[in-house]
Amino acid sequence: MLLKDLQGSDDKPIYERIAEQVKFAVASGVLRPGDLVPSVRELSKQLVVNPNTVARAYRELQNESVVEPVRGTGLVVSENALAQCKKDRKEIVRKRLREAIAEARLSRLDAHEIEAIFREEWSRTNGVKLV
Amino acid sequence: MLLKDLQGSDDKPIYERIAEQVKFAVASGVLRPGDLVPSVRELSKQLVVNPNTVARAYRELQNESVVEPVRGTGLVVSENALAQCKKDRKEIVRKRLREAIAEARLSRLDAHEIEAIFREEWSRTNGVKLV
Amino acid sequence: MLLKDLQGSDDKPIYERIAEQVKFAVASGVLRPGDLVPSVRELSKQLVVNPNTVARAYRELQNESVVEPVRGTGLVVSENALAQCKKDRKEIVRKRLREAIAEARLSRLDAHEIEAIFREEWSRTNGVKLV
Amino acid sequence: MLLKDLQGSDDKPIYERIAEQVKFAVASGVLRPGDLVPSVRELSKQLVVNPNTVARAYRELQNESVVEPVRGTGLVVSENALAQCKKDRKEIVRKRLREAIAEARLSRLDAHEIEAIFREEWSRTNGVKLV
DNA sequence: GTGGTCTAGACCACC
DNA sequence: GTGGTCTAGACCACG
Repeated sequence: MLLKDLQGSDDKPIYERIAEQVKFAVASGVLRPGDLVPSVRELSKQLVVNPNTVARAYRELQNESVVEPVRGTGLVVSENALAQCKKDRKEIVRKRLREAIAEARLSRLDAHEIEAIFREEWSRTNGVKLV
Repeated sequence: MLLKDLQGSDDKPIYERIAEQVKFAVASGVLRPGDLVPSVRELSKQLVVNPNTVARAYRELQNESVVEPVRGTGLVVSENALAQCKKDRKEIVRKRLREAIAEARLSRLDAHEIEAIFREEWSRTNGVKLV
Repeated sequence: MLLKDLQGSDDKPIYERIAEQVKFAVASGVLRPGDLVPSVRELSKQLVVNPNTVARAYRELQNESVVEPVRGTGLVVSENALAQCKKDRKEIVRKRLREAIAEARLSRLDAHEIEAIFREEWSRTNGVKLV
Repeated sequence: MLLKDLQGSDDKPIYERIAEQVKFAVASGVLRPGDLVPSVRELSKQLVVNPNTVARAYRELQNESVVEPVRGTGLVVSENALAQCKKDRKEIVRKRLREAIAEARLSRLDAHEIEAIFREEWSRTNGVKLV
């Protein structure tokens, strides 16, 4: 089973979550360049969604050049997908941090306060302290 | 003019952005407990939006007890609104940081990497270095 | 009636032809930045296609930043769409010519021969001679 | 090895590209009337494609009377194939030019503009100037 | 078997 | 009213 179940934050559409999971699988090496991704029909059965929804996710991945079609065979992970997906993930982290910082600025929190919150949340998911 | 124009990230609905701006005005002291907020009609003219949209924003604010109706007068900022709005803003920062950290964990970024990104983004909006 | 009927070269999918027609309307000034494009439902009736098909065309146009959504109102032609659509059309001509030239090269046609064909075809659609 | 690898524009089906390559080989004299074309099995091995695909390409070639079956022998290039393939290639060039010109007309480009683009693209593939 | 396109009809949030 | 998402099921070309 390549991809996890589709749960969690329901604010994002299903097709986007599917696309993200595939990109995640690429970034983490589970799917490698040249690999065939599960067929639309197969994945739609696994995830219990309509094939069209999977197809739409795959279309997005094609637009982003993460996968490319091989006629009559299926979709394969493209060569540059690994580098791109890794970079994408780092960008997501950066974007989220930027949003957090923007909010902090607006709220007139100073460096100490936000740092304190950051440490709290960091250790909340990991016993280790941030030096 | 109490509230700024409605621009920026268009991903959030207008009524939410209006509600946020009101809460922000309370948090920052521009609106104080007991103050009358602008009428639906007036605000809808100022912001050039449909009155329904302002009405919905105010409905949300009532649900969160930020404002309360006073018969024959209008909506006034409630007593406990200041404390709550301040707390809310801090919570938003915390939430954003939590999301960023969750992403970082998934992406196998370690403390050093995420801290580096954090410092970068922090100083990007402010010459001051984070100790 | 903004857009023509959907006929002619049947090799391209309907949704692409719709998107192209909109881009053409922008390039030729029929639709101008800020204009509202026909609603999905309305256009689908005009063209006698399924609303989903129109929606897909519009989604493509959003990806290319030709139109952008205005919440609860519809899709409007974006500011930079005019310049971009014009440039696009010129690029299409260039691409077609490049293909023709590549074919000519492969077929060992020399400059004179291809120029002759070019003149023929040009005057076939316009009495005027190419100097 | 008679035919080149199957690469380049992936928008055309494989069987069509095979058929084109055969026709090109005929037009350029590599294959001459009376010559035996490679067997389906052999060619499918060479090109690493499904034998069905080669078979389909050959079927198309038979429909166009480029090759014809000889009992117990295989497919041979037919007598009139050379003339026809040469003519075909010229027609392709003409068709591409016609498309380019049609696009140019729609885009309101005048003779000078399209000629300029033509010259540009022509010299891009060959230092020689078009008189 | 594969993906791609299209239709039909439903439901949602937003304005 | 608007677009966006999703489901269901059909047909096609390709290999």
